[in-house]
Amino acid sequence: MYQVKEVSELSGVSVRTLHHYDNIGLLQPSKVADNGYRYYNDENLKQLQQILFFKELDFSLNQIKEIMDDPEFNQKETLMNQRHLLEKKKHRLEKLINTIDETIDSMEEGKNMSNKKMFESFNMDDIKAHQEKYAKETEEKYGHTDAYKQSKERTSKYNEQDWKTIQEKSHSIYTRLAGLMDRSPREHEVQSVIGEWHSLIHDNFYECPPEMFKGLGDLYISDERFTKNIDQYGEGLASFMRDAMHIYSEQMSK
Amino acid sequence: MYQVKEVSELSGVSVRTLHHYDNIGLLQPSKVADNGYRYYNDENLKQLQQILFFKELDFSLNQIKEIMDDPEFNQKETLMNQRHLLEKKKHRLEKLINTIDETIDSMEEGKNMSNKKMFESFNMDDIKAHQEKYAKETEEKYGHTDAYKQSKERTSKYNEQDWKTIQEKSHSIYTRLAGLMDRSPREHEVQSVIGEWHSLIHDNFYECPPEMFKGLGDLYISDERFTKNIDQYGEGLASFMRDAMHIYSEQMSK
DNA sequence: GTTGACCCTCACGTAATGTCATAGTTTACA
DNA sequence: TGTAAACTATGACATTACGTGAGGGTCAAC
Repeated sequence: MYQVKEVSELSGVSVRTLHHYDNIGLLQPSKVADNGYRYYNDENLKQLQQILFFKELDFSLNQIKEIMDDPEFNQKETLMNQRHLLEKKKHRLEKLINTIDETIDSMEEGKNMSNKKMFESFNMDDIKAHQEKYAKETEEKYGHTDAYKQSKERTSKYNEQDWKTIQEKSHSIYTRLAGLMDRSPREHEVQSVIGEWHSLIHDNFYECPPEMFKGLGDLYISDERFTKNIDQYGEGLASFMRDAMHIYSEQMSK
Repeated sequence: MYQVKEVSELSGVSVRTLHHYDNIGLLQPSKVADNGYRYYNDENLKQLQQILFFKELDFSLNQIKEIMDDPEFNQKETLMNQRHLLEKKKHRLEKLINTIDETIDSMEEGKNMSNKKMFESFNMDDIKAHQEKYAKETEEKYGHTDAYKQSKERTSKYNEQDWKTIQEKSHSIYTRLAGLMDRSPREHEVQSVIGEWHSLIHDNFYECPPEMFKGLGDLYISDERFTKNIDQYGEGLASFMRDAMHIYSEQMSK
């Protein structure tokens, strides 16, 4: 039997915290005396250890409660989810580290970093790359000799401001899509953003019929370079976009 | 000049957050129009980037404010430090992910182990099986809805080491009982080991009142699976144990 | 001139405690 | 037996970093 302060000292959590855990039903002392004193036993200590373990993994108290109330069914799934979240966090960190490196590099070269590079580490280059790559591929396949030429003609006229605008737009699209990844790619909200994406390409680069748009989607996973860049907005975004673009193309063709 | 939403999309922070940073004086827009609209410039974006770095490193907004207000603040050096801290944080995350993986692994091992009908682990199995079977049966009979849940809750928390310990203990008990089969089940020496058996179940699985303990004994001969497993320690042990457990329960109830 | 997509300011809500204030309890010791 | 030290309790407001939503202006476009 331990009093609050003993438990507090044994475990390192504050008395207030123990009160709190009691109140929310997360960790209730094995006995409460008539005077209201809380008394904890060894079982309670083990539970507290568990709680602290999950806390270390960034679970919220609510989640922990659910896990401990229903251990058998949800624990594994919850752990997998948590793992996923931590992975995401890790990727964000890696991105940040990269950006810092780039910042330092550019400081050493005396270059100013452009805004785009500050918040994301890729620019229009990959859209350009896509044009080139895809245009060349489709040239043979569909005889669309024009797409590449068309896009080159158009993009060559763009100034920095134009690029910036386009870039901002696409950034916005990627970001919003990343936020929609828990939905079905078929959902209207997703399809609407994909529509924006299609318009952006259509308006700024080349005429992009359904077939071609679908092919672009495929490229997002068949070409690692695209996948990597797109997934910086959220792991799995490339694949999500491909699915959504496929669906969009089908709708368009009808 | 960027409006709040643009900055929000570029940086990934919410508009509300930008408002907040403005209010606390952490990031004030370079211009505020007559209509109250906030307008940010490139300098602001850089500041925001810095803020986000420090946030990633778990600094409080107050601390960040102090750092950025400090004229001594050396950009490059700070960035190097930040990089370093980020690496550390990344390692911490990797460790957490590992811990989760290990936990999941051990959960899966536990499952596999219980699927294996190996001699070593059989006793865990029959205890578990008994819990399930008996708990369900007694649920209606005695209203003991808790036993099953209780044991599940408890056993789900056991790690490999715990299981091993329990296994070793029960192995010892079975072996000693097998050696006592030439005595009367009523004898003190036998009853004492049966007492250990009861404690083991009581301590590690669920509260086990006499009635229930007696039921467990019955199961040892009514369910062939149990009989077979137990009799591996010595032919007739199952029946011997049942007798001894009956006697033990009667003694307990007095 | 009316959408629609922005923008603003309150102001209350949330999570996981911290931090009093006020007061009852237990224990040790003079 | 009295009192002080060291516990205990509840209650309630404070804190951090925003989220959320109400209620209402602003602006460009069709």
